[in-house]
Amino acid sequence: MSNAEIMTISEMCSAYDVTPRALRFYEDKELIAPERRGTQRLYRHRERARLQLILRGKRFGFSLEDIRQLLDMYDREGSNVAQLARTLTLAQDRLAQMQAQRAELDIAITELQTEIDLGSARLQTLEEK
Amino acid sequence: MSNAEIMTISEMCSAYDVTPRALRFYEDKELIAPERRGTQRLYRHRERARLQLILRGKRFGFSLEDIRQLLDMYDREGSNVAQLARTLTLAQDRLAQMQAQRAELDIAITELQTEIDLGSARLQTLEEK
DNA sequence: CGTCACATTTACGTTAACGTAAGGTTCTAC
DNA sequence: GTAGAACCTTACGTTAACGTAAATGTGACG
Repeated sequence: MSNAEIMTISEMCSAYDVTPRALRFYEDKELIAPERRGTQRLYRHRERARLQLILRGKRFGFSLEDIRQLLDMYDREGSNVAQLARTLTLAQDRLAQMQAQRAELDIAITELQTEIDLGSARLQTLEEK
Repeated sequence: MSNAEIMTISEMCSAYDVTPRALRFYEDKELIAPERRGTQRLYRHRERARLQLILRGKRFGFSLEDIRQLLDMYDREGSNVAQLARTLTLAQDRLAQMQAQRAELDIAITELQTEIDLGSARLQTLEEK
């Protein structure tokens, strides 16, 4: 089952609709770090949560490098003060970006909706020859 | 001035913060089609509007190919009925995507905000050694 | 007339994010 | 014990979206 505590790579793939290559690639880029049972990768809750953030970030047009830095926010290992402070300002920048993106998205949505309305009206008149 | 009816490539570049290479690239991919005065490119309102849509689309993570298809919506040349109908369903798909993206973006924003709050609280306690 | 800024085309180079193929291990099933 | 499924590593290939370099053209200016 996909809600098992510990998942294999193929279970991950079907659960999140990604390829094994992608998962290994993310690992290589240090966005995730699954445990090993021998040579086999094992994914627990932490890695799954991270993967979701990765996939979401991608949908918003963030690069993997952007995402990698953000991911540290979601780990409690605040390490030292300086590190935490840096991560915080970085996260605030991202937040501002996302808020701006949201505002723009709203505009784009209403614009596109308008165009669609115009288009379908035009289609109407064209169809009644 | 940047609000002149007709703009050169370098005016476009500083106005929209893109490189000439990018503009020529978009033209090559048929996302824009500036007129020519001799060999020189001239950009009017239509191309500027298109460029804005291109840049916006990119910020939302759409590919240039995605954007190219969408752009046809914003041109009144509906050509024939079949073409217009196809473009319309395509636009509706995009609209659905963008609405979904907006919902997800809202969630991501509040989540990130929460993490930031937690992080800065933690930073507080760490700083008062 | 020369030269300078700005434009052009052509073409090879680069980066991110994987895809894909080759060859090898490990576990279970018969 | 061997066949198959699922996993692994290594490494070269691919696509999108430009960057960058080279060679050339063109208009205005002193």
